[in-house]
Amino acid sequence: MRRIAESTVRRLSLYLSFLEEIEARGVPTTSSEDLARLGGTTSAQVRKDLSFFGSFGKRGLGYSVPELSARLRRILGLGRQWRVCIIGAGKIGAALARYAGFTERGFIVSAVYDSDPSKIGSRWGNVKVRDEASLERDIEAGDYQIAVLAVPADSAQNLADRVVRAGIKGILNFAPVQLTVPNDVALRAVNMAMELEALTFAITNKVD
Amino acid sequence: MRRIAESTVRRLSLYLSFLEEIEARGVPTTSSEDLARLGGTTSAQVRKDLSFFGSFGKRGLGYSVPELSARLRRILGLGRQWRVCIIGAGKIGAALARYAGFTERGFIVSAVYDSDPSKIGSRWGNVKVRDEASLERDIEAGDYQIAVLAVPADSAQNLADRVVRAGIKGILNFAPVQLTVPNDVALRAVNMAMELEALTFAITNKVD
DNA sequence: ACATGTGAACTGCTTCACAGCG
DNA sequence: CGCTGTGAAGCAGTTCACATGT
Repeated sequence: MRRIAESTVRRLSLYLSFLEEIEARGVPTTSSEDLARLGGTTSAQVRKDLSFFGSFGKRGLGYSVPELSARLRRILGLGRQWRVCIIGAGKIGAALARYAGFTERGFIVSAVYDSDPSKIGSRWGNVKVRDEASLERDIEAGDYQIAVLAVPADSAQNLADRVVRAGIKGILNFAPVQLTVPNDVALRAVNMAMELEALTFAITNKVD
Repeated sequence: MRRIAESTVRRLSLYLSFLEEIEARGVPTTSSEDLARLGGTTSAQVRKDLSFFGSFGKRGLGYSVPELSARLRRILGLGRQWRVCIIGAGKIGAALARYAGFTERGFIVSAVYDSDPSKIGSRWGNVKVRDEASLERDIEAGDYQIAVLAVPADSAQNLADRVVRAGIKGILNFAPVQLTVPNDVALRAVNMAMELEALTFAITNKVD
């Protein structure tokens, strides 16, 4: 497949969330204009984004909401269940383990890994805290395709290396460091410091 | 000031984190080449990014680490203290309230707001849980410049409207909805669903 | 008539390549 | 000589505008 821009993928996610919202309200069809308004973009942008993957609309009519949302789910890889583990049973790991958003989107979080013996073995709702030492074994057994890294900055690269070697397919990194992974492993990062600094930059250099 | 690309600001944050790291190790100078290697970009990109704000290096020598990091801190608006409140004392709000990363970067989190009477009045470390009803009063009194929204999707826009009316300067949104704010208010969003879907898209449409 | 799908034009970010200066 | 700083070139993402199909 032709290379798709990061920004396009993010907008597809957005469109999907709007579609799910209006689908729940029973609205049968929508248009590129509607989606653009909800997503703060233009109708041409919406049509261009979709056009990379096929033509899903009817000229003169718009898009079938259930059909388009199904297509987007498939495009985004949401047609299947994804098993996720969280690494690091600290504050962020704990919040993520209990975050309902994962399940709602079909992501199954069944375990958190930590090396602290006082945490190992406990249960947080449906999620159990397991020994970090068994991480490789569990990934190799196919228990997870995605790892969420919620560990301190100085151990993040080491853990990333370990899960990559064990065959993980994607990593979502919450540690405030730039990770290096082979480019057949998908990597995304959520960096609080970066977001806050983007805010303070914008506030400080107000243009409007 | 000329408009600066989002991507440039994010890279400046990255450069700063590298500079702080090597500054702590006592390295006196660095080069665009060094910063590029650490940040996964090119030396030309680094120089171009910096050039929007002045010329901080010495030809033939590179950059003074303490000087460049000080300049970047100033550019990013980190030369002052920022007061931050967290809105929503749920799982995410709790994790954020305890997150050390804020303080390390000079962000002062002194309160979490919630409307649940059973939570109001309690203390989490240095952070107290306050009544959401007093949010406007406190913002108007100048207690916070930045609000972090950690509330359910369906109340996020309403709370954003309230803090904007009270005069907040920036919002970091963790709720999975697209917020609308006047464009003199800085807005950033962290959307877990979007990050996960970017991962599953990449895994599903593996190109390499 | 109406909204999609898409080449073409445009805008803006990135990369190149070299002049400038320590 | 080495590395920065920067116009110019190249490339990627967005917007335009209209032909196309219902």
